[in-house]
Amino acid sequence: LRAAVLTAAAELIEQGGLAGLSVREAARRAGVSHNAPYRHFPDRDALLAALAIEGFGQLEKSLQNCSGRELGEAYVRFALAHPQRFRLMFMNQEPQVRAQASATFQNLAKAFAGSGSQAELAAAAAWSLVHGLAQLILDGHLETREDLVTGVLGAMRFAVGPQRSA
Amino acid sequence: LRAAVLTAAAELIEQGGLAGLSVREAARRAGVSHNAPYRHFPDRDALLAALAIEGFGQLEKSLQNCSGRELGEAYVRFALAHPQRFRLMFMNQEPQVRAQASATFQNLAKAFAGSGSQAELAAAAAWSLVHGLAQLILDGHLETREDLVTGVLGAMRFAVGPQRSA
DNA sequence: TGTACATCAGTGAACGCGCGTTCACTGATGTAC
DNA sequence: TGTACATCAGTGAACGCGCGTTCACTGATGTAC
Repeated sequence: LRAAVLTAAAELIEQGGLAGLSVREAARRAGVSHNAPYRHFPDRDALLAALAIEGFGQLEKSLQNCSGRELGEAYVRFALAHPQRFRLMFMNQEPQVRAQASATFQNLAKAFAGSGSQAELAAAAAWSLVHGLAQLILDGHLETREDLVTGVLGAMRFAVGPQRSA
Repeated sequence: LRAAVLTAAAELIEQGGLAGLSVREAARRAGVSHNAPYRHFPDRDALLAALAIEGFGQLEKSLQNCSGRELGEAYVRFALAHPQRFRLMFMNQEPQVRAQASATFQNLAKAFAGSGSQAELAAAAAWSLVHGLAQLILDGHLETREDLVTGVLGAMRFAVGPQRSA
């Protein structure tokens, strides 16, 4: 049932954003009484946190086996596939969620090993570029054009010293 | 009174985010009856849109007389000064607000005139970098360190061909 | 095998809440003649 | 100068709503002896 509620919540948030996600509606969609969810989540915030954490899990999975620009493409693809969830993941301030975000960043950073002492900067710049591109596209400020994405991501080069594979 | 309500709403959104902004509370803070605001804004959404539009006005003003990396610094500074408003500005989907966002982008892009046929890409990449950096910092995923900001923004170089001034 | 008990997921009624919005209104200000 | 009327910002009562959360409960499952 926990899984059913999470799934329902994930649908809800994509349809109506954060404000559109209520415990009651999630319960309804899971075909269960309006407070069955409280058996599995202490309160609404816990449900949100669970959703965010699950999201980071999925994102990390998407980033596995990618390197260089592919990493950026996978990141953007994930954001576009789950726009509201993506927003939630980064807005949520629960310590557990923050930790997940940080782990994902480490992951991303590892792929940009180059640049010696500048490694931290390079990683931060790469993350900023990719994250900003994702946000701007999913808020509708940049077009969802394949060539634009790859073009912009091409700029990731600047940050990468000696690149690993592809 | 319109101005008083807008000011109150701006305070509210910074304190409690989008969900914390209610017409009633804004009215309360403006020292006025709970539906006086309806004299000036048809509904809550209109109030939000006005807030976003005002925000873009302020952002554009902050960007005036900046070029190159200063532009990025001013952008980030604005986001950090008004985090919730910044979020609102880019999430809001009202056509008028979108148009303002687009105008701001044009502004930003003009400063990166270089790169010939790649100008569009360069501008998009610069915007992505700056926007992502702002978002990550204000969501608490990157530290608010002066040197980190300037370092990351240094990467804007990659996009800029022949730079105009500073 | 049977009986007694604990656990625990899920139920349904009920609570109080702040919200957005509508309504009929008041009172001040401006304008026509 | 005075009178009649329109405009319009702001008021206060009232509406219906869905929400989060609490409560006492039921019924199924598992465990001890």
